[in-house]
Amino acid sequence: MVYPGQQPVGYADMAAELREQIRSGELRPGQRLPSERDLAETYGVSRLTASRAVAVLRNEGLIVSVRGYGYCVQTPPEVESVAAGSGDRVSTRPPTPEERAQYAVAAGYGVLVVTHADGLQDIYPGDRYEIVTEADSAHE
Amino acid sequence: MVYPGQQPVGYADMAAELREQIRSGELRPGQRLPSERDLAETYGVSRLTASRAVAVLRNEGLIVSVRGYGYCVQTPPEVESVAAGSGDRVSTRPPTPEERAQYAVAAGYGVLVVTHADGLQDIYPGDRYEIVTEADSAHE
DNA sequence: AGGTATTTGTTCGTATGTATA
DNA sequence: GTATACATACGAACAAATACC
Repeated sequence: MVYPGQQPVGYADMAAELREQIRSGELRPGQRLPSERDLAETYGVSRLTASRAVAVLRNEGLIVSVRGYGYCVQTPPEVESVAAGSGDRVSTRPPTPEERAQYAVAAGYGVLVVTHADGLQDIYPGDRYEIVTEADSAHE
Repeated sequence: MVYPGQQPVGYADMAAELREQIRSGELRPGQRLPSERDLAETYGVSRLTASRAVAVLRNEGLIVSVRGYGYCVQTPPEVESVAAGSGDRVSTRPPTPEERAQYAVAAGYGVLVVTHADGLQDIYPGDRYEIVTEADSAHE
């Protein structure tokens, strides 16, 4: 039973509030977040719960964490464009751990998979690339 | 082979082993996983650690969880194709919680964003859609 | 160079709630 | 109604990385 008027604050609620603060610009890119310990005290929860809340935002790619330092709001990277020819198919999927390490895909982001007519595939990190459809298929 | 008790097994190691079992086909789509309690006992860790391990795979979209039932390997859905015209740009990003609920995007997957020349954007769930580049831009 | 404090990362044990079988 | 199983949460402890002095 949930008591109306008083709010059971869970990690999901904490994540939602912090997410809104980032979306609204109250927390700006590069800005540091309070420590897990401070967040826990502010929201009246345990540190583990606060840790789970920020872990959600990290998995969404909104913030980054550095052990021994803390959390800060992710700064959106520059986007590179890659041309795709007529008939190419573009899809996305979560990266394998190997791909995440190889392409340094940001947390929460998938990879862009471009499948050509011959079946060959090109993989691009989804956080830094976009696919532009071109009339002529010029990919070497 | 599992070697319980030999070396410290963390949730990441557990997730890696289960991931490999899914990738190799040892665990097939639709197949049920052992319960968290059984996994914890098998690997010699606490239930919370086993829970975190399967949570990783769930976030990657490899398995799904049903409260009161358990975990089973995700069956890949049918993929629909959407045409994109010349000059359209295709990118991906993690879904907002609203988009995840609205489009029912599978865990771990992002959304496909098709930006047209006029700046308007179309959003597609990345787990069930692919973008096919066409010579003519015919989107209603 | 070294030492201490801070902060995140991980794990354990335990408890309660909720949904399914 | 009972048993099973996932979801959330707390406290405690230690490790690892960073920052500061």
